[in-house]
Amino acid sequence: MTNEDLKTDKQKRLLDSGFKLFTENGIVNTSIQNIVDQAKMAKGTFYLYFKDKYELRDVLVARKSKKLFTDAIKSLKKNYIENFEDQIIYIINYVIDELTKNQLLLAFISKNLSWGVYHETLVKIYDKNEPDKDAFNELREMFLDGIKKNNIKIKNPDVTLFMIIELVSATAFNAITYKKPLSIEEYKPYLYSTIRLMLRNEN
Amino acid sequence: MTNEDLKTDKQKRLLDSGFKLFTENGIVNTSIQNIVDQAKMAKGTFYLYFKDKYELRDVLVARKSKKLFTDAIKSLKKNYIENFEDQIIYIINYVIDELTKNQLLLAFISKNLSWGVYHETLVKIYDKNEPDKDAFNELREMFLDGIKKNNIKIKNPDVTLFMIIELVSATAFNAITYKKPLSIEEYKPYLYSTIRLMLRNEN
Amino acid sequence: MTNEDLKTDKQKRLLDSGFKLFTENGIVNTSIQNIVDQAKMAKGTFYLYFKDKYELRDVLVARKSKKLFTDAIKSLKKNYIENFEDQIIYIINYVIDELTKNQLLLAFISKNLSWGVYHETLVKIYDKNEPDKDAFNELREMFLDGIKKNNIKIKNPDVTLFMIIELVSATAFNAITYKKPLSIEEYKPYLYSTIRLMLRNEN
Amino acid sequence: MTNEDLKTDKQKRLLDSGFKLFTENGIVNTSIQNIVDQAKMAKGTFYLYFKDKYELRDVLVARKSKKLFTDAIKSLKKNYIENFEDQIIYIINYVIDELTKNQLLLAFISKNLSWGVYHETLVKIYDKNEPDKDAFNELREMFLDGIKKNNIKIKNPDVTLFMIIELVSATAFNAITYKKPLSIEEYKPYLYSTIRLMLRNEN
DNA sequence: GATGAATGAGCATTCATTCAT
DNA sequence: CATGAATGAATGCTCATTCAT
Repeated sequence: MTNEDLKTDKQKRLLDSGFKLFTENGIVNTSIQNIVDQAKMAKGTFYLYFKDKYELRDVLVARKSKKLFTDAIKSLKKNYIENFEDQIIYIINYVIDELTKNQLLLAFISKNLSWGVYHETLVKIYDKNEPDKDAFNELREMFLDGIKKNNIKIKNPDVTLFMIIELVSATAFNAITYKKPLSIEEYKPYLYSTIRLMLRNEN
Repeated sequence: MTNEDLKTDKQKRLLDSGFKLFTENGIVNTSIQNIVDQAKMAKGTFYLYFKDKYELRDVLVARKSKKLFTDAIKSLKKNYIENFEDQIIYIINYVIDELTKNQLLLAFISKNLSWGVYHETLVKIYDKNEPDKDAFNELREMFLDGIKKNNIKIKNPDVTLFMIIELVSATAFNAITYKKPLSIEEYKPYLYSTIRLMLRNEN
Repeated sequence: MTNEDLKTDKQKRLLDSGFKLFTENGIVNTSIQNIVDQAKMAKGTFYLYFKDKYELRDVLVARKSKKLFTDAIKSLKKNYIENFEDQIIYIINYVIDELTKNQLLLAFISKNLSWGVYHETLVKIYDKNEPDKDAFNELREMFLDGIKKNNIKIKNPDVTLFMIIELVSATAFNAITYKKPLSIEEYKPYLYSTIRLMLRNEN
Repeated sequence: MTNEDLKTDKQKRLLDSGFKLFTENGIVNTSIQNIVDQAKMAKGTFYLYFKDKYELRDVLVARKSKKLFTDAIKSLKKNYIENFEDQIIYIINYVIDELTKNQLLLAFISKNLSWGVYHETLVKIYDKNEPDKDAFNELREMFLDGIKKNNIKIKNPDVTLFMIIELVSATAFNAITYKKPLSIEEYKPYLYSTIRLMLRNEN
């Protein structure tokens, strides 16, 4: 086993332990000691890989959400959906379904992504000077591409994408987690109908 | 001064001190000691009025957001706006402007309301079994009333209101705080256009 | 027992424990935990009285050295020594004898007073704008007074006092602790002879 | 390059790095990691050359102070000063000037030499059973030689030298660093006058 | 009710040292 | 010789909570 493998192994174990504990008990209630105990290594080792537990969280959020979008796009490509609106709905539906299946992941991402890292990350999407930095970028490329190819008239596609993402994030969390105002399955038709509307709004 | 007054006075001082310190330094960085120092009373006294600082926060969030909506509706009533859509936009615009003026309040409410108390609170709006409990209820009454009186065809008004509120909360925070994807003033036309669309969507 | 007494009691116990542990094991090897264990109280209590162990040390150095000089002057006054030079020698001899008897105190004061607090303290002696601040001041008053009354011609008495104090501190520590170059008793004649010389040097 | 050279090279780099970091940040605030980073080598390598950072410090203090005295004596020899007292003053003045120019060195030597290694080192000067061990010895030889050749009547030259060295160390540090009671230049006349007095004191 | 001294569990972080490679 | 990943003991400090007055 090479040094490089060892390093990756430890880091991976820390990420896994962190994710398990963060989702189960929350970040505030998870100590470095908990994490290294779970990962079966010494406390000091943690600091060889992460500055503190918040850096671990940030890496985790970035990886988990990147995977979510990557998987969604991968799945889309397998399904040869022609219509642009349908493609967008497909992606959103895929992500919603994944998060419904894994509600600990949903809680983790929602809590930490949205009001912490998320805005820093998301903000970069709209910042044209920092392209290709994260998971959302591929989505954005796809979105802009689709609009162009389909000759869709939207004044500011970035703003539309922004509104769609935020609307989905905020409302899906409520619907999945609290089934309020409706269960996610009941809510989907309203959401998708609204999104189609937004995609047709030339502003 | 009666004992009752004293109790109210102390409680008020704790709320004021808590709000000042929470907005300035964040909740995590505010200790009970900080709060009672600011409120000029003894540490033990805190526990006569609140279980812990999170209970203080919850009361604060409820009061501050209630005030925001109450003020908005009060202001609306002074302005005799006839059109229903315009009324909704007026309220949203009022709240956005208030939060733009007071960004510490915005950060406080966003951070604590949305992903903590907020969902518990908001959820109650859509829970018809718990009416008249909070600030959002008056808004909801007004909303449902307007739809009825104006003979607007919306399949599930609660869902529409839910989507509007969530969309505004999530996107306005970004726009005000980070000016991403646009500054709040640049963003407003897109937002209001989308809301009008949603109000016309019969689903 | 009043609150004031209680407070003094805890503080006193911390001072006593700190002195015992500092002299026995050194400051670096003494932890807050050690101190509170010795003082039989909780760790947090330490922080009610001192910022950290260095503040405890500073208070200790100030108190111990103040006591040394105060005792010396008190003893001098009981002995009605007429001659000024003899008075100075008496004081120095008193302090040297005390430190010889209590070498832990000597080590503690030498190590911490000289290269830490000491210079801040000592420096104030020579700073006429900050009088009456510490233990050395009474000595200085006495010294200046004696020079005046005895019509001794010294160009800058503060400089002379400074040199005497530093010479005594530095050399007595060596002589007492290491008996190098001579034991303190063998060394005393040389030291006192030199001091008498300095007191007669008009510069 | 032989292995021996390599060893010397690494050791030299460690000494240089240690000196830089000790003087800039203090010993307590300098970690082994800092030292090897600065020296551009691996952590484990440190332990091939030094037991710990205190051994590194001791070597450093010995080398730096040896150099100071060696340079002073070398400079003296170039200047053909006849008079013995003048020679002594010349040396002291040389050292004071060097330390005034390089106050980081002064602080480092004062802090570590005087109240740690120094006394162990200095003590050896007066210990006739351990001659030729360090930098002070050449000085001592010169001192004893001068006294003999000039037929100076001093009862115990080692004691006189001891007092002079200690007086200079202690007071010059204060004068240079804090300008108390006087700046070093103002203080010099008093100091040198006193030293001349001591050299004439037959005891 | 009001006080604030006392508590002590709890945690992040550092760092000297080891040792397999 | 040289490396540097891994270790885990050690410790300063915070702070919510209690309770005797």
